[in-house]
Formats: sequence, C-alpha cells, structure tokens
Amino acid sequence: MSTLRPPQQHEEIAEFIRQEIFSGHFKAGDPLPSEAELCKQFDSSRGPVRQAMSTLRAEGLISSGRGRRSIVLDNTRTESFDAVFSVSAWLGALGKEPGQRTLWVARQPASSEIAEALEITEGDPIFSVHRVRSADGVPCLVERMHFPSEVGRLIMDFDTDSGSLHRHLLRAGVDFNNVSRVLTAIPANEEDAKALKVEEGFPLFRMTLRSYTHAGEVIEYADYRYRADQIRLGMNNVRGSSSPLWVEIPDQWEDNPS
Amino acid sequence: MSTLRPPQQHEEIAEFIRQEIFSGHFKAGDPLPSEAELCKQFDSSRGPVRQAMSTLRAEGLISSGRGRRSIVLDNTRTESFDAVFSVSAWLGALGKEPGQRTLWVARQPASSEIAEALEITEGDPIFSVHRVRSADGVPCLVERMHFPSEVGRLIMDFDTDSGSLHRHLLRAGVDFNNVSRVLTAIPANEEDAKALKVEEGFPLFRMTLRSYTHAGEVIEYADYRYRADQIRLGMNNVRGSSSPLWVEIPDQWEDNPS
DNA sequence: GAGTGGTCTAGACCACTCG
DNA sequence: GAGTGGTCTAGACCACTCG
Repeated sequence: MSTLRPPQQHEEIAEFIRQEIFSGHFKAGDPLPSEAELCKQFDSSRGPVRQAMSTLRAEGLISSGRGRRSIVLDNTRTESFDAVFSVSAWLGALGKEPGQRTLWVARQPASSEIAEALEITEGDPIFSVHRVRSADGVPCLVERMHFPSEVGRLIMDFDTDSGSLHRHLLRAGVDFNNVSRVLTAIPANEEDAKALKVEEGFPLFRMTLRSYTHAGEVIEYADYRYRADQIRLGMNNVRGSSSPLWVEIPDQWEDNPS
Repeated sequence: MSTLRPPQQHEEIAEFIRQEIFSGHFKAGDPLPSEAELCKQFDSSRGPVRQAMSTLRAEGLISSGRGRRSIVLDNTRTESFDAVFSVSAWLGALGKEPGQRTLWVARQPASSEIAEALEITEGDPIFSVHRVRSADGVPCLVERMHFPSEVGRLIMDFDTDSGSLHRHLLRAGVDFNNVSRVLTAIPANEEDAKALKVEEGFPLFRMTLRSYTHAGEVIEYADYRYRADQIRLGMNNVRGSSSPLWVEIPDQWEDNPS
C-alpha cells in the first residue's frame, strides 16, 4: 500500500541523488549540484530539496556545510529499518539467499528474564521461536524470538520454516515502530554450538533486540547469536549529527579476573 | 568559539525538549506539546520547530507520525559526535574519570595495513601512539592511533600522558568531519594481554576507526580493543529513518572450522 | 469535525567559502 | 564579490487520528 502512494517530491530528489551515488555518476569526494540547481531541475522550492539533503546526511551518504557545496562521502552502505530487525531482509540486501530451520516453537510461560524484557509478568503466556538462519545454505546465526500472546497468536498460522516471520507480522498489521538493540559477547552454549557447528564456549556476538509500537508497548524480544569470527558491524557518523547509538561499561566492571 | 555563537532557535527548542525528557518532566510514552503550541511558546514559525523535532527523531528520543502527537521514546542514551571518536569525551559522558598511560609513541614508516587504511603509500612516514585508557583507574581499553605526517606533526608538542589527543588536534584546527567504524572480535595479543591484565587469547572487541576531513582525506586510523565481557554497544532505530549502520559477513565466510 | 503532523511555496537575510 | 548552504517567516493544502 505505501508502495502505491505517489512519491513525495523530497523522496524523488533523494532517490535521484542516491541512484547517482550508487551508480557511480557521483563519486566519493564529488560536489553535489547546488540546492538552486536541484530546485530548477525538479521544479521545486528549497524545502523539498533541503529535506532530501537532510535524509542523505542522516544516511551517512553526504556531508554539508555552510558556504560550500555538499560532497559525497566514501561509505555508501546503510541499513534500512527492515534490515534492522529482519534477518531475511538483511541477507537479501547482502545478495545472499536466506534460509531457516526451526529448532522449536512453543507457547510457554515467560521466564523472569523474558518477562522483564517484554514488560509483562513472569509466567504470562508467550510464544517463542528458535531457528537457525543460514546464508546461501551456510548456518550463520541462531535466532530466538519471544512474543507476548497478542502478537504470538498471529504466528500460529505461520510455517516458521517458510521465511520472514516479520513480514508475516507486518502484513497482519503489527505496528513495528522502533527497535532498540544491544550487542555483547557470549560463549556458545550447547544449543548454539550444535546449530552453528562450533564447540561449546566458542565466542559469539550476542545481539538482543526489543521492538516497540508507536505507543511504546514491547511486542518482541529477540536474541541473535553470530560467530564472532564471521561478522563485522559498521557505523558511519558525520559531525553535527548525533546518532542513536551508545557504548557502556556494565556495573560489574570492577570484577577483574585472571 | 562555536560555544559563544548565540544558539539558533531550532537548537533552543530541541534543547528545551531534551531537558524536559532527561529531567523526567516528559516521560516515555508521553505526548509532546503540539507543533502549534511550541510555535507559540517560542514565538517562532513552524520551520524551527519542525527542525528541532527532526533532530530529536534522529537522536532516537521521539517518534512522530501524521495525525497524532509525537511521543517520547523509552531509550534516552545517545552518543554525541565527540564521544564517537574521543575516549575522554565518551568516558566523561558516562561519569567516569578518564585516564591514560602511554605505551609508546613513534614516527615510523607505514606498514601495508596502515598505509591502506590511511590511503597513503607503504613506507610513508606516520605518527603512531599506543596508549592504555582507564575508567576511574581501571584499565579499560588499548588504543592504537596512526596519523599521516601532516597531522602527526601536531602531536610532537603534546604530552600523550596528559589527556585528550583529539581535543588537542581539534584546537590545532584539524578538520574532523566524519568517522567510519568497524566492530569485530579478536583474541588478545601479548601487548593487549599485558595492558588489560588478561591472558593471551582472551576475547576482545576490536573497533577500527577512520576519520575523514570534509574533503574526504583520511586523517586518522585507530584500533581500539575492549574486553568483550566488559562492554555493551547499543543502537536505537525508528521506522522511516535509516541509520548509517551496516552488518556484513566477510568473504572468508565459507571457511568452517571445528 | 477538530486537531495533528507531513509537505510544499515563495520569499528573505545571513555566515561562510572561494577565487 | 559571487555563490553557497543555514536559518527563518507566513502562509497553504492535505492525509491521517481520534473522540
């Protein structure tokens, strides 16, 4: 439906510049056309042009400054919101064929950890799905998703071996508005080890994710584990734009083994 | 100097709302004042108000949508650009006392790895600084920074045991415009192990960082290593805003040990 | 139907960059 | 001094939400 909506002017302008960058017509370091030129080219006032530039700055594609042309930055990979919380979308964007094998699906009472993450009461019913995800057939990460019952109910008629669970939930009208993720490291447990074909204790990246509705209700808590030797996480930041990102030292910092 | 510039209207409005959120007057889930109300309150037209809202959306503090009030999101920690590339600024923001002990400083020819990262020729002179950084006196990360000679020259008259090197370089007029970071995992080598007081092979987070000028020249290549059990990295993303972030699977993916 | 934020116009002034 | 992007005004129309 949103794909049928005629694109807004500022979206058209941003998409034009994006395509020029990705296709290589605008190269890293090149100055962009001036705002005045873009206004003429798109028969637009400055508002939509500036909104497009703002979008591209937020994506880390360009850098702007008073008195000089905006220029194209070097790093062109950025993550769409979908890739942020859908493994299928993420692998698809990387040009890999996503696969999945269900380890188990359950309707169960929430453990204290999951209850806290979902902001419900311990013992409340939740739906859990554990899957191994693969890229071009190679096991790539273990995915453990937990949903409160009003969302989990929508999974009952979904074949978890068949692809993107998030796409299914979006189609069912679930209002995924924003996500919060935390990355740590953890040794592989028995289930991880079997699924990823490594030994127990092998170092893994652990990314936990909470999805919220616009109203702030938690509708998903998920735990993704990747082999730490097989993944890279990247970030681009431009001066003047603060990014929704943070790094912290947990409180048990003082514990100093070895 | 930039701190002496009178604040722009949109900055005042954004700062007002930010303070209301951080002080707890506006709580998670609360609706913000309408744009019309903020226009009256700040005797402003809609432009600056909308620009302030856009800033706060990019910071992950609020969520907006057509037809309804913007609301305050739950996760309020965000990273300023300074914290992105200055360990001193980052620890300061966490309320910890930053410390540093210089391991060594050298003017040396660039290795092939560093030359590639700095986009110079192998063997060109570079300045390197290796330091152990601590938080409240506890060793916290190993920092290895490499600068091309035109920047590195500015370090000669800086006491590397005395604090923020980036602040020194900023004052000297170095144009840090944007940074690109990559996070991976790596086992501790001998120098890491001694500095962080762990055994060789202990799992570390490795964050490499490249800083660029507005013109796209690389002015710094740095390698930070943290104990993987002592750090958490977080990200907040709102639907509709794509963030300058990516995750990838390196090419040697097929190698499947164990 | 009243209120809201998203989009857009057409103008203005300014700080800054660059030749 | 010409050109540029940053900021701001004062208006307009619209899609959407909500009671």
